[in-house]
Amino acid sequence: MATTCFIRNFQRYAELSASDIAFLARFEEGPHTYPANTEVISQGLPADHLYVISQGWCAVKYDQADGRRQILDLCHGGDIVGMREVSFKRSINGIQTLTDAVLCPFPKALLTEMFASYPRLAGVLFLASMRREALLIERVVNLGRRNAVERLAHFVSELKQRSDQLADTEVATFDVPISVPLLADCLGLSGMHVYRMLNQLKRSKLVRFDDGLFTLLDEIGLRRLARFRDDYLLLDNSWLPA
Amino acid sequence: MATTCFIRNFQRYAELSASDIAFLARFEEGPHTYPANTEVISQGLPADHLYVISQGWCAVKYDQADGRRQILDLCHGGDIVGMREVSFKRSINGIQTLTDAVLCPFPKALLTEMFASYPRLAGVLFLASMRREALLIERVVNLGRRNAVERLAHFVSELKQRSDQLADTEVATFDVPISVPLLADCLGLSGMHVYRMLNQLKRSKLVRFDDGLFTLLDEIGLRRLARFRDDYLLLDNSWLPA
DNA sequence: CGATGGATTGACAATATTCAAAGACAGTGG
DNA sequence: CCACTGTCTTTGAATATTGTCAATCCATCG
Repeated sequence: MATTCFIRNFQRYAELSASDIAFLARFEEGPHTYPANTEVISQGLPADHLYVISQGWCAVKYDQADGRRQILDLCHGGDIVGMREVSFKRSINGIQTLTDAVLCPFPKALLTEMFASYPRLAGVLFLASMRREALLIERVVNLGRRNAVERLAHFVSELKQRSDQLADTEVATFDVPISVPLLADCLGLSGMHVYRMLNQLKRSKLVRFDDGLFTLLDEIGLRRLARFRDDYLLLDNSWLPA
Repeated sequence: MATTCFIRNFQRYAELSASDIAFLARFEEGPHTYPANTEVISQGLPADHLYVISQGWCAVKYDQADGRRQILDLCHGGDIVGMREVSFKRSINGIQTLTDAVLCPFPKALLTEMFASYPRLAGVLFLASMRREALLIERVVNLGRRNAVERLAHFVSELKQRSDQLADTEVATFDVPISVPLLADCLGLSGMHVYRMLNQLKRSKLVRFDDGLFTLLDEIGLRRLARFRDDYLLLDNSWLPA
């Protein structure tokens, strides 16, 4: 049995027993390929499956009736998407692929089994959702209490951090399959204004963004501008059951 | 053993067995009184206790180094606070009382026991955290994609909904122990602008706010302005273990 | 009793959005 | 293969929204 990036993702939270890992493997049976820009879960409709992302990127989004939209999260290899959605009778947000992607659907019943028989895994799932909450909080602060440049700088810093984590190395350049209008929907800004802010960051020699590729010119400066802290995500797993 | 509002809160998510309920009672041993405006958990410091709120109100907040601040949540009787905080080595946000309050501290170890021996309760805790996430998402959309009046109208609608839920009745008037500057920190706006918006809502005969008391003049109109939906919080508990 | 912090309002300044216009580019259907 | 369509990119100018500053009043708290 190969160690997938999904399993490695879980292992980042805590050490797992062989039987825990064997159970996790059941989440990735039945991979399925989706083309880019496919809606996987539709806002407002019931969702009865969750998905492990094996390859590719997805966006979690919230659409308002008047067309305004907010991107809530970008997800990629190893992430579970749909956790929030299946907890409600109707999905409170939609999910779509950003690139061609391989997703592994699995039923809610696996969660039942996990809570009943794998308490340590259930705890890890809980920790993971606390982490997700922490990122959402960062998003709330970003939108509520930072201006446009700071927001953009902070968002790019977050993306950089995730890219490092995924690659296990530090590279000054990284891809995110996103367009400027989409970036604007992440940041709660208009597309036009994001162009201006990108320009400003380029002129101040902090970051460049060209067609899905970010190039960091001055990471320290960027983080200072964004007031970015990377120390805050140290999870405490000491309380997990054995 | 009296049924506290904390236990009733849990029972809203799913039917519980007698032994589940007996276990929950252990969370409320050791009540402790705090005066208004006491910091219960400090941002950046380790927190090793969680708290059940027995009486009073608390605010969950995020302070930036430059003094800007964002209120993330308002909590009251029956809520657990500190769940996110104890999951990290250092608290990612602070918690303070807004009124005189009675809180019951309990150690993380109770969570360990819950996950190990009360899988159904663990599942309910998980559902509760999904609900909290859903509210955070609403907050993100509010900040990212709604203008000042809409934000305020939406926030007031949320508060009204919670007040109804707590009181189990519908009243056009309800208290929230909050000042305008604090309201501003909830909404990501300046205090001055909140005054303007409150005035606007009063002139359009939708809501009034005087010294901690909201009076709804036209709830339908307010919700329409806010694009408020109350149908989205129907949790699905069918997957919980027995 | 003075000091502090909230409430309130207006004028002015900064910030972000909308509108407009034009080129590039990818996908579609003929 | 090509014209057509829509979306993305880019920029400037006009407009709207929101924040800052300043001043006054008021209540509360030592």
